[in-house]
Amino acid sequence: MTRAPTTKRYHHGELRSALIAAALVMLERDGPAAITLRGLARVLGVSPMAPYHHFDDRAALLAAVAAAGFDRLTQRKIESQAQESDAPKSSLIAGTASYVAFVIENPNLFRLMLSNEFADQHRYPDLRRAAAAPAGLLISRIGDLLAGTGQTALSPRDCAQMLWGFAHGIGTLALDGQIAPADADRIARAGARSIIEGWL
Amino acid sequence: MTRAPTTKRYHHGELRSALIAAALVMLERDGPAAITLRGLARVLGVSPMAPYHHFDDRAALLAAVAAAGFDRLTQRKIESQAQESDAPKSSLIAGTASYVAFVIENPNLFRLMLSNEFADQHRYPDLRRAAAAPAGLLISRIGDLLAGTGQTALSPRDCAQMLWGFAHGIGTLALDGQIAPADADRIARAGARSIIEGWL
DNA sequence: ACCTGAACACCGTTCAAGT
DNA sequence: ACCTGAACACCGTTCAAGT
Repeated sequence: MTRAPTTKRYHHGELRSALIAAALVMLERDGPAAITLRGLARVLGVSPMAPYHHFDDRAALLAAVAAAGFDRLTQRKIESQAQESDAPKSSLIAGTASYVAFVIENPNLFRLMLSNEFADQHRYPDLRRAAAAPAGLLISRIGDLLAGTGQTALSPRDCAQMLWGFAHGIGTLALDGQIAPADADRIARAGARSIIEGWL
Repeated sequence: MTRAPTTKRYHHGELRSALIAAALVMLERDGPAAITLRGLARVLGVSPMAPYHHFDDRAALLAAVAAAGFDRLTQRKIESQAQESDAPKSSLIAGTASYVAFVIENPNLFRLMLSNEFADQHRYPDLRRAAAAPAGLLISRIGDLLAGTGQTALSPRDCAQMLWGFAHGIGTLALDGQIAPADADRIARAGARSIIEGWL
């Protein structure tokens, strides 16, 4: 059941990152409720109270895990944008589908990311920053697309929220089994196309 | 802190509904983690173990609360559809905005409804049914709209998932503070319009 | 600086028992 | 049928202490 305690020692903040890494594994395997400060300490072979030297409380650890999830998403978006030199429109459609795929591949992580009862504005600035990064990439991409068109009713930011929100929702419905995973990609692309064409 | 125990007695399933009602209050006030079988028993003035006679475990209670949330949403949709005799298109746009408003008004309830690590397909059929009801209403509404058009690429079900997913996502982003509540309504309407026009 | 150990109040869950 | 009470293993959190 519980893994044999490691004999490894942790120094200089290594324990902090080890806690986050172990929590990510636990999260995807057993759900958010399985993330436990004592349980993590057990798995890593340190005393039950050791995690408290790196996180104020359980909520702070969860916030860090969620931030790691947003970082992962940002990384993925950066990579895919680099290798695409498509037209902006089809690039945005592909990005929507890619976001939905991320959600389906990381269900529990995604749920933690968006269940941020933890991110109550003031308390976790790192999480806020990490969560805003993907939106920033999207906004600049959309700015490119809209530059040159006469569009003024909607700002790039409005458009980004519209498209991001759509991807968010399709992913969530797919997680809940309301949309079959096989249909999610098709619906995501068709919807993204309609939304984008509505801007122009 | 803890409310004074009630002297009331519960019979014939009254305790079951009292537990759900109390959980809904707790949920919106203090978040999902505050929903506790022992805590509910305390508030209702029964023994700590009494809830176990009505729910197999904590997850079953949460599933019932989530189902109550979907029922509330269905009720709201039925009422608003009854008083609207608008054109189907503007009715669908209004419905999207109304869904987003529901999310913003019931943040914790909504999060519980969609965080259904509890609804693992087989275990909570009542929750599944309740969750499917709003979609059913939407699908028939869209069927009316599409009847008569030559549209065949997307089924009413596909269209419903597209629009529902969009509302879902905009609501979620508004909860997370990524969209200002004041902007959510405008973005929801503009996006819904684009999506619907994409079908036609 | 980083980790340990004891202690406290709380929870979910099981079981045997009451009416 | 419905509720109670004792018991167990677990958690989050605080505090004093070690190196």
